[in-house]
Amino acid sequence: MKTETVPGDERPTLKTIAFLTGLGVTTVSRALKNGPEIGEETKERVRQIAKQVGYRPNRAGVRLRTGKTNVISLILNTEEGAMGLVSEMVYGITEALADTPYHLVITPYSLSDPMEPVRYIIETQSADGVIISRTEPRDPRVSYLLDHHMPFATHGRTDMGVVHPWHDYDNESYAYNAVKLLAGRGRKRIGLSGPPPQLLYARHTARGFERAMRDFKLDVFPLSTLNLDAPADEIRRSGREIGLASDRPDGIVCSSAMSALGLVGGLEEAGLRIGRDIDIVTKQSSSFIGWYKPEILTIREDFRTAGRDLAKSVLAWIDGADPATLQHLVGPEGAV
Amino acid sequence: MKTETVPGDERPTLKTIAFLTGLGVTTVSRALKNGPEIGEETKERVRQIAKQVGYRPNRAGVRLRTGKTNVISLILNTEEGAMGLVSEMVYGITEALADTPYHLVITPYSLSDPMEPVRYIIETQSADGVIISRTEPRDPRVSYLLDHHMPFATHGRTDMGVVHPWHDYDNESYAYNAVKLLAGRGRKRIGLSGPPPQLLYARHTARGFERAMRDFKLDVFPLSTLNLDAPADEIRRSGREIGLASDRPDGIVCSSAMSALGLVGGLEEAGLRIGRDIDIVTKQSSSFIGWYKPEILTIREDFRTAGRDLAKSVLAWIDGADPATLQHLVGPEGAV
DNA sequence: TACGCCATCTGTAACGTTACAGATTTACTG
DNA sequence: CAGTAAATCTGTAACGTTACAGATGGCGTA
Repeated sequence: MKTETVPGDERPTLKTIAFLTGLGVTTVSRALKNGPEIGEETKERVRQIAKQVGYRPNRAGVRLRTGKTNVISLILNTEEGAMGLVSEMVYGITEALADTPYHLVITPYSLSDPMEPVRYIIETQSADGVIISRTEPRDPRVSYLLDHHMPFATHGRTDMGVVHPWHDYDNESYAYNAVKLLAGRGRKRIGLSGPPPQLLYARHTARGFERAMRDFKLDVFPLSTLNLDAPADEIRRSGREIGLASDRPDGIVCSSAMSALGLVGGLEEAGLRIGRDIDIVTKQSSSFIGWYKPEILTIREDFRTAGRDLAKSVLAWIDGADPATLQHLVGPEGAV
Repeated sequence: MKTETVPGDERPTLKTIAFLTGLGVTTVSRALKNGPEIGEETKERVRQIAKQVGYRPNRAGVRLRTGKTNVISLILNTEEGAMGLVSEMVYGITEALADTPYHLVITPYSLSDPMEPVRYIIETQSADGVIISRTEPRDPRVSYLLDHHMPFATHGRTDMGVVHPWHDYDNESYAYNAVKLLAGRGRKRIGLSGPPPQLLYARHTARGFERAMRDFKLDVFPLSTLNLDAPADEIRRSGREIGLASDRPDGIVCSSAMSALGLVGGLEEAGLRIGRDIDIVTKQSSSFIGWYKPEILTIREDFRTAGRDLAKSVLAWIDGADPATLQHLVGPEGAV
């Protein structure tokens, strides 16, 4: 015996509510999205019943009919060993999506074909918005997404004369503050271990560093070949050499916790004591550096906020906001 | 002018292929899933055209019709500061899903309501399979998913007399090998800084530790109050105290890189030199410990493999495999 | 009274897919 | 040569939703 017209304990649909209220399916649909042509009284009744039966719109139905996926794609390179950075960003994104109908889908790619995921997303129309994590100064993914009118936001700025939402850590301000911190502790001779020079924020970092060095009238210890993408043992070796040099610095500004750890290892090997003979400042996203060596000075970089911010920007763009208004430069909130 | 029957440059559907081949839509559908009632020649022709026009099945269509979502949900607690662990697992999962139609969706939850995501997934039928990351010995999510016949896999075993796929690091073997490593370096008096005692793998770790201590006839240095969930500064302070104790150990086995770093910080503060006065062994998932202090001994724990493994198990269960065969205990592959 | 207009509601069709129940052709059996 | 089975193909309907083009009724106006 099949009860044809009386819905049982299956997942409720618009039909279920239509049946229970005696209204048409269309009316229920319009009522739930608060359409103007439905009576206020009816709307209320529909909402009541909908809540009662625990109605949740069927994503596949909506997506098939409207093309809206309610998906935000985070594009990740799975080859980089990005440590806590990625999880913090993911957490931030999920926070921003929490009270929305959006789901977060992780879309991986390998360095051999960085365009693959964006192409896939455009071709299969599998997302309403995209977040790009390792943005290049001239990023072909950015042009591609722009060409195909897909809302997105990038972590890090681009340098291609094109407008789009982004979130960037204010590395100029970081470097300035880092130097200032060292100056405040009486340090005179400072080195900078920055990002690889081809990345855009290497320029920002250098600018902040140089400005502060002038402002505080300090000596630059040249350290140019050393960037945070160098192999671990090389960084460590550099640290050792620096520590043994006759004109060694008494302060170093690092652009990543990894390179700071490597340097510290080398410096200690050379017999220096951090905090006494030399001070190291670095960015800190998770809290592990503090766990290990409170002597290392840190300035906060918050990837969770970055994620939240990026997600919000994408949603805003989807909702029609002007992308030019969705660009955020977030500085260090202060030394920790 | 609308060209009604001649599909243009829109995304190709089954209809497009049907039009191009002169076949019926149904036939094309059956042909592409290699159904038995379609001629070999026809199948080949359909496949040709499908590839030519770049056909990709519409997920919403499939999902609406069949209920298959092609989604695997990873359930993550966004409150824990899980460092590299999470990203590595995510990467592993995406590797396993790479050549499948499955997408990875991140579903967050807060400690205030751990059941929320699984309830949501069941109620909205929004995934074909689930991966649970921080498994409790008696995990209500496990029972719930079992009750609702949702395939899943857990990272870490449960202790509730119930069969399901899981992946677990062999902490007993880890602890045994860690002690063995210390014994091989001539260490005599060893302490264990394990996981919080209520977690299941604390028991495994302790078992391996004790067995090895007996086998190699070593002295246990009691360190029981110290577990890896203790606050950072407490761990560090303990390290200092341990270093200053008259009966101090000459070896410590740690269950996490975090606690190892904290301990090392404290021990060095107390004037000890790692690798000379005392040896520390810890698990290592990412490579950052090696970057900082090669003196710390490490045994590998591979979260990427864990993720790959978990995803594969879920897919296998979805495809009808016996969950009892999808349980993997993965040991350390050797000291690094 | 007739007309039109507004407010409110309804049915049909379509998004792309697949299950199902045929339809057609071919080949083989008796 | 009829009859049937096998092989191959097809159309219809449905999944849950929403856009669109009506339908219905009440009410004010001419």
